[in-house]
Amino acid sequence: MPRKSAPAVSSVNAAAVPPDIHVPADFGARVVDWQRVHGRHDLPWQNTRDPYRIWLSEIMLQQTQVSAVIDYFQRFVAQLPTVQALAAAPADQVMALWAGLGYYSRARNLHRCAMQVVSDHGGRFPTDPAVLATLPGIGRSTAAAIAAFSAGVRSPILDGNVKRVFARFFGIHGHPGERVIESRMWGLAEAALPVPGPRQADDMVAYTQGLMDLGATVCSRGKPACLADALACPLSADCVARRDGLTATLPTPKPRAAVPERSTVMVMVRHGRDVLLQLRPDSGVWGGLWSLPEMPVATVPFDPELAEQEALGYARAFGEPSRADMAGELVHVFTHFRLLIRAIRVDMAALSLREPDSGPARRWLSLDDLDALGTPAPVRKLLEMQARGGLF
DNA sequence: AAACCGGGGGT
DNA sequence: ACCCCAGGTTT
Repeated sequence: MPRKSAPAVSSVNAAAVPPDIHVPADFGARVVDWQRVHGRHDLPWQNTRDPYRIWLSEIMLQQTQVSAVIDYFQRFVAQLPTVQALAAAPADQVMALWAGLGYYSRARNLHRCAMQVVSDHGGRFPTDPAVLATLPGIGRSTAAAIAAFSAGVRSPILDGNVKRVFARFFGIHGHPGERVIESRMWGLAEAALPVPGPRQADDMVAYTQGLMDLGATVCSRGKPACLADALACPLSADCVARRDGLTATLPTPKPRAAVPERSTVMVMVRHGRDVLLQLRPDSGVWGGLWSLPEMPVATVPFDPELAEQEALGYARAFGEPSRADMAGELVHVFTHFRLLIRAIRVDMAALSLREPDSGPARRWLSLDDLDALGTPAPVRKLLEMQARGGLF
């Protein structure tokens, strides 16, 4: 008896399941069985094979939780019960029905999609996920959901809930938004589908809904139900995150955007115990505080010699400098960037009678009287170090 | 205030 | 083909 050949794996996006990841043969069956007992069965878009209602609910659910969608869904299908009615409706009516749901570009796509289904597909939704995904507002995951619910097509979904379930169950580290992680998950999603059987269509409905329900109600972001009761989840027995205590760390959160690093060169013009400060503009960082003068110096690559020369040049506006030396470096961390401060100390042999009267307000401050002025924390630190006479 | 989210759109 | 955004809500 010739065996049926294995179903062709779609070559596009076919990510092999890494050899170290094992997909239990009964993964799908466990989800299916769990859904039939513990999943949701009475949502207004369930218990139908009407692709119009299924599609509409999937689009609404892309952005809003079930509880908020229900009323909108009911109103929408009451007024526009078919894809033909929607396609023929004026945009104003569609937007009015959507008003309050947010993400209005999706409402516009919804309308366009309806018109396209009517004009290009004879008013009947395709059942092939690849074809569905060509329609406006329908991506790969939504296409699979529509195909599964409306026609029992065996095709994997991968929404945020499923990504969380997979990251935890298979112990996948790395942010799911990353290309490699996401494509690995699509591979797993394919591999984890229920094995084809006599009840494939029904199984796919239960499986697809089951993954959604599991992610939404049991394998939640904050407190997965398995922590209190392992039996709450049909996957808990061999869930990697549960086994290793990683439910709090998986899925890996989006990496904090690398804080940009800026650098600046500050000059400490010293005359005896006095140091020259200047007033910062009211707006911007450290607005209205007295700070050290900063020099517009090329800092990449940083050349200490050059910076010292420039510091000397700067100081000549105030008298006769005797020497300039690197005094140290200091990193100050803001919320939105790191500032590398390089400080150059310039000692004045003599001050000129008249200082420049243009530029920001300036004054001398004694290192023994640092409390007299408000200075930015890192500048204060630099000054305190000077006061103690030390380097850094 | 920061993460999250499926798809679209820009490069 | 890849990266990033828009536009909301949730934590």
